[in-house]
Amino acid sequence: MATIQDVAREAGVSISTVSYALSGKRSIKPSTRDRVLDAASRLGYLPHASARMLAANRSQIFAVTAPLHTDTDHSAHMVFAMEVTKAARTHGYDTLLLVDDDVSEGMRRSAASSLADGIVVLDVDAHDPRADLARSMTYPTVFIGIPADTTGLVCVDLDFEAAARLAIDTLVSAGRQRIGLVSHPLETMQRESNFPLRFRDGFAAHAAELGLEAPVAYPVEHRAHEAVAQLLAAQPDLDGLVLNTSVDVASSVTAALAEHGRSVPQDVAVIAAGVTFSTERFAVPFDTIPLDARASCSVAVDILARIVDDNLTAPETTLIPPTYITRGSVSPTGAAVTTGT
Amino acid sequence: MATIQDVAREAGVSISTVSYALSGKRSIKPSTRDRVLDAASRLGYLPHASARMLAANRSQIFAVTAPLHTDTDHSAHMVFAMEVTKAARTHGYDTLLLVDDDVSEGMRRSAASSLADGIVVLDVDAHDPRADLARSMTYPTVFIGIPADTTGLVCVDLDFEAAARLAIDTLVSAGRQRIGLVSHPLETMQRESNFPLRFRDGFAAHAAELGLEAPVAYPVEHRAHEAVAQLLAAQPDLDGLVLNTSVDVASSVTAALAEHGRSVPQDVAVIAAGVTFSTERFAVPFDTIPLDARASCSVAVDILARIVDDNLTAPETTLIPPTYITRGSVSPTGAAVTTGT
DNA sequence: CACCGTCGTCGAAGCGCTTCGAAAGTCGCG
DNA sequence: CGCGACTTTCGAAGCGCTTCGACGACGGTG
Repeated sequence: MATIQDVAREAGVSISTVSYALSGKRSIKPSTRDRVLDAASRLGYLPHASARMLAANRSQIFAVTAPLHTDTDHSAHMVFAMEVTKAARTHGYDTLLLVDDDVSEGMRRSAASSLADGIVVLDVDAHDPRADLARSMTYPTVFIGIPADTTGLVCVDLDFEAAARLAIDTLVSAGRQRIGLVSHPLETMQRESNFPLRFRDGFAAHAAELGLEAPVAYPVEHRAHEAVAQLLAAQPDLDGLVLNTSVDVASSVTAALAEHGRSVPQDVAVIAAGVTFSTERFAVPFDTIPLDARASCSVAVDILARIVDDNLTAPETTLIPPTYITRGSVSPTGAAVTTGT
Repeated sequence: MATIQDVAREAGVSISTVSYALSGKRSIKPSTRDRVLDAASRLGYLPHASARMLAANRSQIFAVTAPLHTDTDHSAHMVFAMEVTKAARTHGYDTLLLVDDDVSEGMRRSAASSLADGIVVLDVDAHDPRADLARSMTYPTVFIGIPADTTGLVCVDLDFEAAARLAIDTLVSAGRQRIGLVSHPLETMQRESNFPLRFRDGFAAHAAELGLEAPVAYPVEHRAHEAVAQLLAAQPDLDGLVLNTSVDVASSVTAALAEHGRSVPQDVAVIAAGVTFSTERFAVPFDTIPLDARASCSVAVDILARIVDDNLTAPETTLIPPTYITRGSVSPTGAAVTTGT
């Protein structure tokens, strides 16, 4: 591999001139700069990563901690990891993947050894141990997801409360007042994975505000059948259904409703809210308030890059406003996208 | 952060003694070593990653290239990336995630800048551009998956041909001679994603060897219905079914068969082969010849670590023998695991 | 004409570690 | 008692880069 030495020799200048010509941190006569650039590309020069890291005290690497719980949706997980990686690249950073039991130890290790310049935390639980860890480390860290105690942390996430409100308001505007929620399995709720809780609580709160009785069902083993039956038992005239649940459950909701003689959207209007999957290929494509991985990740990484590069401090919590995608499961119209608050 | 200097001072020895005490590359008097180890842990010392990289000319990082195609199974993808990461950790390596358009450029970049010590290539197509790239780079690289031309490459994968044979032989032993295959969508086959092709070809070849007529169906839009109908049209007495397909299709095969009045395993015995998902939660759990991500990744990473650490050369292709898991969809018995060839 | 500010470039220090060669100390044997 | 062989530790070079301070050349000003 060519070193900066080789480039300097080839261009007939000193090492420092090459460095400045390439980094642009001092002005270099245009003609010299061109000679250097030429030489560099002729030699296929790329700075040695570790040498640069050592001298600049920057690794240009972000660590991503992504634990795998048994009830983790791997597919959503991957999308988030990918989106973080892509966003990081636009800022000149690569991403290191930290998994599993490696997660807390990995966070500590990559910080203590200056392996990473910052950390992105995915799949955050309400009482995530990584929250305390981040507080104690004072290392640039951004959470995608919101733990119970956000003191001293920087968090980014979809505004699930607003998403729940938007879902309810949309149904109400469509004349649906008897609304139910299919949530996540109790297993997930008990782990206090943060967003299912926030969505459900936001849902319950807004329903109460509007004076609506709004039952909630927690599916078992990813089956929609019993969940739908429960809701119908609690609310026999059910005419609006909000889904904040797994793809398995959502995809069989239409069938489950059909078993009870209800069709979508005529009898029951359905909105999938705060979900990562697409409903496009469903038998009846559902209106969606997506949990947009790209948006969250790009905002989170922007913030992290700003903290590291410009060492600014960031606001504690950034909520991303929900977006509404119409696919005809509330009122049968063409697809459209609008933004809520 | 504490440096090796601090540890040396604290332990009252020289820097090099600390280095040797920690690395074990030269013998150090036990009492001194203990003093050093004490000092290090007292100071919470962890070597500065970039300094170590620069001096040792090793980054202890593997790059993982994982492109996302539109028909990519994100879930399987994630599992592979995670398993590579876990396996890498057991060898003291971290993993850098390379995605998307970044993939070829990322491979080149992480090699040319010595960012990574080696590269793991995931989701390999038959005519994957990364194969040529790897050949031209002469950088330690292992493919998980097998491209059409493996000359000069190191590849690891499940032995799909053997898996297909094992599936057929198992069905035949169970007295099923009228066998069909549900494969992947034509979209995937046309991209020449390597393993669906290898499985199908292995299936067809072994069926021909046994003198069996064995139709193949390619599902559309992840629906089992038409695929099953096609097979029944081609083979009205279908009594054995091999699934090398997506989880969406596989999970609705039982229902699709039921529509034609066939039950599993009484009328049709079913084996899911070369798949990453678990069939445990299916209505009828299928016998499985799994594409074991952990096995492939761990073998691949072992090889890569051996190439990098001990600079050995590796055999071109390592095929992982298939494993058979009984769940009662061929003959109704308890679960069991056996190994084929 | 002496002086000063600017521009463009260079030399050298230093980032924190690994590793080579050698020094100092210890022991046993002739 | 002296010498070689071994053990244990140290010093210093060097990995490839960034960055600070400084120097020479140049042109404008008093």
